[in-house]
Amino acid sequence: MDGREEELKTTDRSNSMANSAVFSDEIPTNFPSFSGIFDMPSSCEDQKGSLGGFTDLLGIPDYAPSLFDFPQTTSSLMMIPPHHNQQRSLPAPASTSTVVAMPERESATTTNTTSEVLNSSTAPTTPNSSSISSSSNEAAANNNEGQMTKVQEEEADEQDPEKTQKQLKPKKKNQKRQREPRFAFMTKSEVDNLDDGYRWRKYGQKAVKNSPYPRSYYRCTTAGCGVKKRVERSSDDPSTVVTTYEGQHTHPSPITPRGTMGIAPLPHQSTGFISAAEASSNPFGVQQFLPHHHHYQQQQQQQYAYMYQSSPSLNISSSTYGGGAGGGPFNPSSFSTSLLQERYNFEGPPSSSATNFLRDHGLLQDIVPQIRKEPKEEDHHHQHQ
DNA sequence: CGGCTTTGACCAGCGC
DNA sequence: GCGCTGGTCAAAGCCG
Repeated sequence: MDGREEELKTTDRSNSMANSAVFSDEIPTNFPSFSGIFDMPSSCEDQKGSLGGFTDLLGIPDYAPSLFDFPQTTSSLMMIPPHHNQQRSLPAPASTSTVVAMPERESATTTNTTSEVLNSSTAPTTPNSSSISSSSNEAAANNNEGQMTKVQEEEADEQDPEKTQKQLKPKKKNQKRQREPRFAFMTKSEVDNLDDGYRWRKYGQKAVKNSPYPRSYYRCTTAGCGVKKRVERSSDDPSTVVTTYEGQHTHPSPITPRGTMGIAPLPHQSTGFISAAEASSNPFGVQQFLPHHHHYQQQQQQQYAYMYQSSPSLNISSSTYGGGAGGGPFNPSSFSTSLLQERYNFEGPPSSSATNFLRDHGLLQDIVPQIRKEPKEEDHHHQHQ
């Protein structure tokens, strides 16, 4: 799929702000910028790649990795519409960070996973929630119960011993391989493999078409946990690393100390909308990220784009960063979470904020009509500047 | 020695 | 049907 890369670019460009803006210059170097891309479950089947393949992301695991503790970070989360629409991408206000979620269709190999996710109200959700981002996750889980579908693990299953070759594995042939929900986001970082609190084993690396940077494939080393993640550097913006998680962790983060979450459950969880922080901390909670699921479901075809403007004043304490995963006072998980939380200032109903924001910037309207509709509160208070 | 990375090969899905 | 590409496997090598 060639298109992917292109789309990605397109997207970014569409708005002058897009990529670059989002991540860049405006943000202090030390401040890593972070953006997320969510694959919306769903019906994006038609759509094909968007972000270089990342767009397939979506997913919501129970134990979300606590996102990266980047040495620098900032972030923005935005949900972006898949495919073409991306062109209209959201304007990123200059100093804003954005998180983008895009529903995307699964990659070639995949098949309908996405749709399942979407539709499914049946989805089994997460088995448990735990420590790490517990609060968020749980909440998320609750919200979604029913919505998220846990895609079964593709692997497992029978193998064909027959394959002559050594390797061929059992990827099931008949049924298209189903993928777990994926969740991806971009991080401005010099480090490709960000520490998210989990242990990963690299099992492959492939050259990315139209990009000088390779894509690395990692799998969670915890026994029984089939979570995978792909990491690649954006060709457009080499300083940006795109990380895609697939699947749900069935265990808490090994390096995350007890409830790392310094943050309390977000209020809006009940709304079904998750904050950027949540999203980030719980990538697999993507669904929750969607505003009003019902809307989402109804308009699967629609694209969503949400942008949050971070408060200017926010500074992620770089100090926080210093630490490193594991040990010190600094807990990556909490860090990232809190960071995001702050950054986005999700105080009010996020959904509304997002909406407003969008409105103000007028982009999403086309893209996400439903969002605009929200009659709800006008929390304009959310920061636009 | 165990765990992880590297790397070439192979499979599956998709577009032409 | 062919070629391309993404994704995965697993042997070999590296490292602590």
